[in-house]
Amino acid sequence: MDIRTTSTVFLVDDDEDLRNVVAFHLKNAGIHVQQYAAANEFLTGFEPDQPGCLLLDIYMSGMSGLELQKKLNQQHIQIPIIIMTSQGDVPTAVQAMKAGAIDYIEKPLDKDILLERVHECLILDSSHRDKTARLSRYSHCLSGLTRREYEVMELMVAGKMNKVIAAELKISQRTVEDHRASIMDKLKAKSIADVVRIYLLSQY
Amino acid sequence: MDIRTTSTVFLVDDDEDLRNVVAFHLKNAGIHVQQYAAANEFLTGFEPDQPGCLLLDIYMSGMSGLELQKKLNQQHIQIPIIIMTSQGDVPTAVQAMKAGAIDYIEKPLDKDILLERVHECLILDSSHRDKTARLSRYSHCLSGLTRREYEVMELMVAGKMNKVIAAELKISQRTVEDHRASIMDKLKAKSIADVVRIYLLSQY
DNA sequence: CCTCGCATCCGTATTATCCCGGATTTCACC
DNA sequence: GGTGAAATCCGGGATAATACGGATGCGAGG
Repeated sequence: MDIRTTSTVFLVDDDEDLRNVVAFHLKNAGIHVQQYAAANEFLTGFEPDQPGCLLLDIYMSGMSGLELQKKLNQQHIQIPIIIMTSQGDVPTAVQAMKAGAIDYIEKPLDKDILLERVHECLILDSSHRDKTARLSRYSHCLSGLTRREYEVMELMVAGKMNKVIAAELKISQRTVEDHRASIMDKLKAKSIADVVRIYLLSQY
Repeated sequence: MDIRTTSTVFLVDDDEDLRNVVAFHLKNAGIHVQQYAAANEFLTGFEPDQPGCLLLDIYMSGMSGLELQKKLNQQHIQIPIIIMTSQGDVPTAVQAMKAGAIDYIEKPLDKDILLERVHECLILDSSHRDKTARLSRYSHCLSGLTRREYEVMELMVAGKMNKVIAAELKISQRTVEDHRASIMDKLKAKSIADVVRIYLLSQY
């Protein structure tokens, strides 16, 4: 699957001319582009499930690029960000990088460098999404467990024997075995090893 | 344990006056300091097991701060780095941050900010060392296993039963049980769950 | 009101694992 | 050429886990 057909570059800049130039180049390279004239516009219109990356001007009227970055961080939206800037000053650049920006490039933008960096970001986002998708599949299974089953699983993962679990939860060993069976069933696990793996991976 | 007594700030700058001023402030705050006039001097004299952080001037005669950073990355030395600079230019700052610098501060240095950032870095290094120490304790145990035991462990962790493992390795089930026992012994694991956990954590 | 899912319990039978103690081959190191 | 560790094998008995089949109380929702 070509990453260009599944991903979108979100271009946020209040300079319409620059947006058009950048969008032109990206589209020429076969990359989908969505434009926003302001940070706010992006925040409300953006769909976090859409893979892609963010090309963000740092100096904008209204919300600045740094503020937008901060809001995205607060909402745990992990889209890769490339900051664009005209008037480069070091503290701002450092702040943006510390806030997790992948790159920080100065205008005037070099078309080839931009394309290269965008491509890197799209790949990064894609592999990041793969990882989180795997994790969320596990946690989805885990959330299908009842409270009791979850308790039993925690003790199982801690390596305790059924009889010990029974004693600790003050239920019969036979009941523990029942829970264990339905845990394995729901998690589609074929062994205790699988359960431990799923449990550990879901805890990052 | 006070982090200031166990950690050292490595101060690398070819400006002796600045070194003295910075070292004075750090020592006043109770922090150990080791000075180096050049990147090379640091590279040869530095002991990676010593906890601490690196205060690094970026423009130096001989090896530059960026080059030193690169060498440390190549050697997988993960000490936190604060870059200091007089003539700030954005691309260099961005490059340093992308290479993993924790911070990038411009001269003239503000004493209080410097102390705060240094403190953050020392804490970061300390917690990082804790994590890697835990990991290496596990992988140390793992490296104590014989080839055969390691093979058996991999199959155990994959959730296979002893009889299946025996069939796959073409050895008797009883032998698998022996190996299993010595694996548990060497890893100080009390259950299969423990083994899986150690195995997974050692694989990051 | 009745159903359905959850949590609880039970016996029995089979299978797997763990622990006891002992034994052989091979290979490397002294 | 002996010593020792690794890898292999064995039997038997205790303990634990799994599977089959069935049962009760309880609370939420149609």
